[in-house]
Amino acid sequence: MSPADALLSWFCAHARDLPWRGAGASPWPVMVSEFMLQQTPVARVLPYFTQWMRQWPTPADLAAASPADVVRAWDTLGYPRRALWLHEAAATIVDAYGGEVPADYSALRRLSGVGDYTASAILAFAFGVRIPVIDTNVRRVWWRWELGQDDAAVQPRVEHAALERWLPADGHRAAQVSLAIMEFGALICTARTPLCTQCPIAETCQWRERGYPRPATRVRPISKRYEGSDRQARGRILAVLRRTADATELTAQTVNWQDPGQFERAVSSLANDGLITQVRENVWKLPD
DNA sequence: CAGGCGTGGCT
DNA sequence: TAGCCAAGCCT
Repeated sequence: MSPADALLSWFCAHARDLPWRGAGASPWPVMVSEFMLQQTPVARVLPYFTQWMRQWPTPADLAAASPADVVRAWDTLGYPRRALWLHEAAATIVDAYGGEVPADYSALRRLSGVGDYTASAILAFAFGVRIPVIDTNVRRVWWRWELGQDDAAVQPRVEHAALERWLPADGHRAAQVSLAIMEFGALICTARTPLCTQCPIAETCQWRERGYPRPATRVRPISKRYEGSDRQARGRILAVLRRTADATELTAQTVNWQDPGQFERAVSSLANDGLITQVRENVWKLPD
């Protein structure tokens, strides 16, 4: 049995029932879910997705909303620029594609917030196009199973070609295989503590064959501390504006931020991102 | 293209 | 507990 077939039958038995999948899945819900799922766990997305689709069932509905409403609805889902990107993408879909999510890679890539992964995911999951969908899960599964290592520097084209070989000829079945690999990576072949005793493709796994080697110690401990970071400052400022309906006085003092210089940088970057709009000196609001 | 971008759960 | 990790994207 090929790894794709094995993962597919595992998926049939263990797939989570998620609202953006299955018979009810149409392009717009798929697109909304993919935006929300960027760097964000499924469990955290679920309630936001449900509420969001209830509030804005179509691209036209979302396009008609104000950025302020959109940012408030995004709440603490994280990376709030995604909310603006989705809003802008909805407007483009209405203006340029008659309100329908385009089934075309180049058109999708031109939408704000849509990169290679998201474009591929929409094509595969919403339209049944046979195209590899390569996210962090798929990449990790492939690295381990075929290359026998937990980390690798592989050219995107090589990766793409290799994973295309996993896909059956039929586009809808190929999409199911991609979903299966992603689900498998999310639930079994996880980054930190993989559940190899439950693995349906262990027999042919090169990583297992080699004794589960871990990547060499990183050259740099790149991760920065969140506490006291610019990101935390941005988050603090936006949190204040989300819960105030009108224009609000924003100073380092009013948002309880220690470093005034850092506070100013955070305000400037938020404004630069279009997440906040200045009303007058020290007074800001979410954009109309 | 390396770095910046939220938030919260888990080990 | 402090760091790792989570369906990436943009500049």
